[in-house]
Amino acid sequence: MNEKKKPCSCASCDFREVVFSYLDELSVEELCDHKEELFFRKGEIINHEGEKISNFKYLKSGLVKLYRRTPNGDEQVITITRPFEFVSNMSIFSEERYQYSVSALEDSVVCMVNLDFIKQLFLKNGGFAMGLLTKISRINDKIISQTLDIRQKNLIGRVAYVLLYFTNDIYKSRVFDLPVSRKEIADYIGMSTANVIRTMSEFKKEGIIRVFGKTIEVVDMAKLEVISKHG
Amino acid sequence: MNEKKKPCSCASCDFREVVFSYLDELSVEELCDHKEELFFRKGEIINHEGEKISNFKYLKSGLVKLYRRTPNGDEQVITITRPFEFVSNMSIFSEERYQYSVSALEDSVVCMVNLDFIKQLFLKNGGFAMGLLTKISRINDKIISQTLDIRQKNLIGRVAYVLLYFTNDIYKSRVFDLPVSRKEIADYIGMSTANVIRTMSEFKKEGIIRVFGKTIEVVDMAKLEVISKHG
DNA sequence: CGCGGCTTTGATGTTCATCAAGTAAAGTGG
DNA sequence: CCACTTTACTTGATGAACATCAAAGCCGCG
Repeated sequence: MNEKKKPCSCASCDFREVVFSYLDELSVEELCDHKEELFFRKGEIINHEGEKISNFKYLKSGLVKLYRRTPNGDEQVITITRPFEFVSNMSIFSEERYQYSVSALEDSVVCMVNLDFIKQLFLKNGGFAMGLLTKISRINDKIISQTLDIRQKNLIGRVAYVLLYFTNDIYKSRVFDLPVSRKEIADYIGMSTANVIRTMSEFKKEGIIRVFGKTIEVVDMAKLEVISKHG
Repeated sequence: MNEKKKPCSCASCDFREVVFSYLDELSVEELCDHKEELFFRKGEIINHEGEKISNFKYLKSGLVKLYRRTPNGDEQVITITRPFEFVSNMSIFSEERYQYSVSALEDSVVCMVNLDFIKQLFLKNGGFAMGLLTKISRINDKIISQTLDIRQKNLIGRVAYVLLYFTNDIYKSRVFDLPVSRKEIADYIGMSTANVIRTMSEFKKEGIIRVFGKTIEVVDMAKLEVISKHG
């Protein structure tokens, strides 16, 4: 399962820049005592819908998906995201329990800080509070606008959008290993698995992408962008 | 256009309970000096996509819709909401400009407080900051989960959902005047106008609702709930 | 009282989901 | 390490759900 790591070096953590920049050395020391770093293997669940929220969690390395399950049992993928976007972002301040599940799409390291401690900090340190609010707002904005973007597209536009998302935002490379199954893409863009596969096959036939197992190469970026925009 | 009101009685404003409960009398006095109360007639735009954000706005009375325009020019309605949910909520802390437009669906009163003043308060007063963050998180959560709920339904399920939303959340009454056009409902649930109308006609024929012009009466609540859940 | 926008309904066509059947790939246990 | 099982992927055929188009009625407003 999950292994606990020992050394405590929050002072030099990359994440400090992101939301903890307002903390002085003392607070950072304290932070160290309240944090725990966990490793999650690809596929493992980081937190589960309905579970009680007791930690402020953020992704240090890896890749995760945020999702929920509908009453009928199928999955809705809300977003797929890289480090320094929070993991337990959505509801930590507004809800007692997680509204959504988070699982690791790649091996991931998650840092967890006791939520009460974060709340204390928040109350004491206005700069920290402002930084955190800004970050949370930005993440929420991104999720909402992404959802709206997807909604306005048709099948092939959505598939193109996802491929571009991986290329530009997640991997910053035209060649990458797909971290998700075709079904997960389908659950992300709200289309059927069969049609996602069909569309990708089309793209392959037309020479827009190349596929070697899990590895994808985007050949014709421009065309993919046109399809994403205009279907 | 908009008329400015004079008296300054933030101390007794309903909204004080919602996010300003942590403020002492002095801060509330100060708040008064930085606020402005504006009246918007049904149909008027409260803020526009792309406009610079300089105020923290919240709805005191009325009803508004949050929406954006796609590159092709059609509208996407993000949510329809009642007082005490912020108006300019989404991006005030994360963006310089509005990502979305807000317009009045009914005559509305909006209170506007200089954003810099709010930010000062936020930095100084931890309790206020926490309250605000909690509120913003909750609003964002609601938008996201609402969007996911809608996405998993089919045409008739979505229409049923909207009718129930007006009945239970907006008007708390089985009889109400529809504040939106059929087209706006369509833009809200992501279906075509013609099919929204067709579906409502079906509901009428089946005796689930009654329609007198803009006035809607939900007759068979139970059936509407079943349709909303199972299509 | 006539014009333009919203609504309504039917007819038609497109898009997409579903079903089915087969293949490849990836675990799993002996 | 191989046989076995399961899960993911693939493709075609079919039908359902939904968009679009068009024509007509209604309503509010100048």
